[in-house]
Amino acid sequence: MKTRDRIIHAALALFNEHGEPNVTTNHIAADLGISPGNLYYHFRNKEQIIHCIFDQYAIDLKVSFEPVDVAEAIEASLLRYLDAVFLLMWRYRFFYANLPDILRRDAALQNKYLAVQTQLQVNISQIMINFRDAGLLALADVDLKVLADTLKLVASSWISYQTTQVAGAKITQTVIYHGVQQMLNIVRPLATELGQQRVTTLQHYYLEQEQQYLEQQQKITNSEL
Amino acid sequence: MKTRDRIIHAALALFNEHGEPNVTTNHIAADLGISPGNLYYHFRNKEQIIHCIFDQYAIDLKVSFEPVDVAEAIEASLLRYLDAVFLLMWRYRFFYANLPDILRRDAALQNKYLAVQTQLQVNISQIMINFRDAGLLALADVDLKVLADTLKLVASSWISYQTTQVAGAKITQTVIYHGVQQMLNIVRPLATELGQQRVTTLQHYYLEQEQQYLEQQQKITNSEL
DNA sequence: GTCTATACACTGATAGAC
DNA sequence: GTCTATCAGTGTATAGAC
Repeated sequence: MKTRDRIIHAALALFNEHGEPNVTTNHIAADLGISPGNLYYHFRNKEQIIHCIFDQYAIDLKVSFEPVDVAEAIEASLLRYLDAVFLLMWRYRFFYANLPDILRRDAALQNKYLAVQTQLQVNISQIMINFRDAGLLALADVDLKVLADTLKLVASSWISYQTTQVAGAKITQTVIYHGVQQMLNIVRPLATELGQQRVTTLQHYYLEQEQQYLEQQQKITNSEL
Repeated sequence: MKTRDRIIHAALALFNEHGEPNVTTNHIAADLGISPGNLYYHFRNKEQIIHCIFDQYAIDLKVSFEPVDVAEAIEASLLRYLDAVFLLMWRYRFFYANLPDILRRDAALQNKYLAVQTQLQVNISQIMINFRDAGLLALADVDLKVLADTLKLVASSWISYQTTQVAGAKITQTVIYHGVQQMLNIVRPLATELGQQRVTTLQHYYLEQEQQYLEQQQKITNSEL
């Protein structure tokens, strides 16, 4: 792998592990066993590294939220949406953990972020509308918008919120699975009877996913003994 | 006012104005026209200042959320709760804007915060239960808990979330009023018909409050011309 | 209580040799 | 492309005079 890519890769891992504000360019260089000078040969500054990571995030997001195929089943689209939310939250968790800070420091990045978010808002609203048209939700337009906004807020804030609510607050996949469950919990009481069934099915699915993840972690722990 | 108190006061104002991470002890001292050394005579470090501000916050919170009088009308308790949420979010907005960061740096503060939050959680759940017992909400226990959690998350994350979603993102009372409206919007579709009426009444009330605030701002702007 | 001066640690960033 | 060396800037915190 090229040094430039290795830097991006290491930076993402370190940011996720220790939090972006705690990771300096010196740390990144040290982690890779290269000199700070070398890092600055490849990047003008730390912000530029974050920009590159964000660009990758934006691409991942775009791919995950490709316009919904009309033929695609409603549940499939919601599943795909939630899977994407989960994956992105996990892969770029440092970002979700420090969003306000990172964006405040960098107006250019904030603009990029807003553009991405606007598109996301459109997509999530469309999913809600499809959901209603399929008779799974029975909500007025206003309430549908409120729901979409709430879900977006929960998705955006979940990791950050969890770090404040739990003491040692290490971000694990379990934390994120609980976020997905919370989102489904919010939708459920607003759904029609049919919709509630579908939501419950999804919740069981994610409960299983979480279970599998935990068992896998257990195996790893055991094999280390 | 004693210098110590003046420091706390100035620090809170500067934190709210510029964001806690952007305000150094030097800034605080300069703002008061005292020397940095003098500031450090009164406080061991910046963290201690934040601790003092937090203690004040905790007291304000405790006062606002005194156990609900059984005789108190349901709407009155909700109104009191929302007014308190609004006032605290406004008075200590720097805290809501940077919670994860501030708590991560200071384990002692996080413990204080968790203790306060636990109590808050109990109170908000009780309000929900009262709300249901009065026939304003028709929700199962599980859904009631989800609702309480969601409202707490929205309240905690609102300011921080708004700073990411809007470009220049200055925190104004309007932003916070919108947060209160969003909370009520979340409750409304879950309420009984009677409950929806009450929620709508509250929403009108806060819309008026916001309007009054805006008119007042307008007056100030005009008088400056 | 308050000031001036300064030490200390650390980050981001650059210059110039190899 | 990569390294060593180093600088300027900044923020926290302390020492000692007044």
